[in-house]
Amino acid sequence: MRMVRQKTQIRKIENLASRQVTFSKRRRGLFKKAQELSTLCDVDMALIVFSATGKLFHYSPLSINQVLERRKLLPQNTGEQQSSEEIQIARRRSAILSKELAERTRELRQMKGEDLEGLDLKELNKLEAIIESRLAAVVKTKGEQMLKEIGTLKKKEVQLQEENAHLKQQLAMMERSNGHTAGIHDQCSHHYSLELTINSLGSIDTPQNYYNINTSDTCLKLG
Amino acid sequence: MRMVRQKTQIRKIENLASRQVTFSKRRRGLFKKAQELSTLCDVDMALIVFSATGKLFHYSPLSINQVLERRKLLPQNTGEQQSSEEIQIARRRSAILSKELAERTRELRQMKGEDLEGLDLKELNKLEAIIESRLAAVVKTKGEQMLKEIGTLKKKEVQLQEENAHLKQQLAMMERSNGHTAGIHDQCSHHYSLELTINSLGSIDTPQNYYNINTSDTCLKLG
DNA sequence: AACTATTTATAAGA
DNA sequence: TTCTTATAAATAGTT
Repeated sequence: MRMVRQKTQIRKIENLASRQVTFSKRRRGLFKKAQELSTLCDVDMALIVFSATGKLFHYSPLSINQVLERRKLLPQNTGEQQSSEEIQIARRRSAILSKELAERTRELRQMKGEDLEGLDLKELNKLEAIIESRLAAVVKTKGEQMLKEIGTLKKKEVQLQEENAHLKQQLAMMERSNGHTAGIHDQCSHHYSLELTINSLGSIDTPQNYYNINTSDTCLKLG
Repeated sequence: MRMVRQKTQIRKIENLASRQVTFSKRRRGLFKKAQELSTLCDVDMALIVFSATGKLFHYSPLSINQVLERRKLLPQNTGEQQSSEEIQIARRRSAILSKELAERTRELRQMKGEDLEGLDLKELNKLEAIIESRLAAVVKTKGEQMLKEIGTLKKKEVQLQEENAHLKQQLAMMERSNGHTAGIHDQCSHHYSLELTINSLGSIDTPQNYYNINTSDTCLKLG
């Protein structure tokens, strides 16, 4: 009683009994509508419905009327023969049409070789996604490794810088202490102006910089 | 406004305009109902409607051939009824085949002509190629830049290490000479103006790292 | 084509 | 199944 009828979802009714009931009801409604349309608008149509059990339901005012009309016009004595002939003609026509249809269908399949790729496209998309993710992972890993290496190198630079600073300090101290003992043996007197400018990732060292370093290095050589 | 709608009489609508309007409305309704029945009850069917102007409307969840095939398999009636039935079936089959043929022909035209899907696919392929090449270029360029950076840093490292080695050598020499000659022989007098400016590679160096480097500098201490 | 007053179809319950 | 009934859906007449 209190059943608030649901707004029907148009999808397969899973419950067999309900489906059968609905089929029965709606089938009748459909045929009624078909008949009404045929009558009201004076149009021909054909409606064929197969039940799940294989039972056939059909409505077709066109052929019946036509047949009846033709039968009236046909000679009575050759009725059976005429019918057979008509059947033969119709079948022949059907055969021709079927042949044409098969040809068109084959052509279409050939044409849609790309469309079959449409199905493959889904596979390709999946594949593409996988490859892309792998590529991304590779690129990311590669980048990370390179960044790591750059970081290590930078640390080494800092370390070497510190070492150099310490060494410089030591040399300065020794030079100072030696200054007291009269620089008799001045085998080497160097004035270094080592300027190292190491720029970050953003600005890459120019060849000039590299050359300067080499030049400085040469000057450092004691001999 | 006040239209009290009449209970429709199911007979041919004489007024052409009204009949056409009703045909349009009811045809849509009928096809909707047919589709709903097919979906809800999981049944196969075929619905064909011929308009007065000869236009053909068709709905069939199964392929036409399947429906017809089923129809063929149905037990035949006997005698006169059989003939009529057969003619009816053959004609309907012809009509359906004609419809299918028309559809296939139209499809073929689309496929051969400027079918949107075909063009879209090509366009997409072009676009994909462009994007891919751009991505590849970006990745390649990025990698090249990083490799270049790494190369530069390695060179700098070598330079610094060499520098370091030279400094160590000098210190060792000075220490030796100081030990032997009691600081009299000052073979080398160095004035270093070592200015190292290391701009961080992206501020990777942590204070900890920097401190550790300073600490590990102990091994350099001469005394 | 869009809008309603109605009719019609039908889901659920009996 | 069939009937009943509440409600959803279709649609005739009109704009």
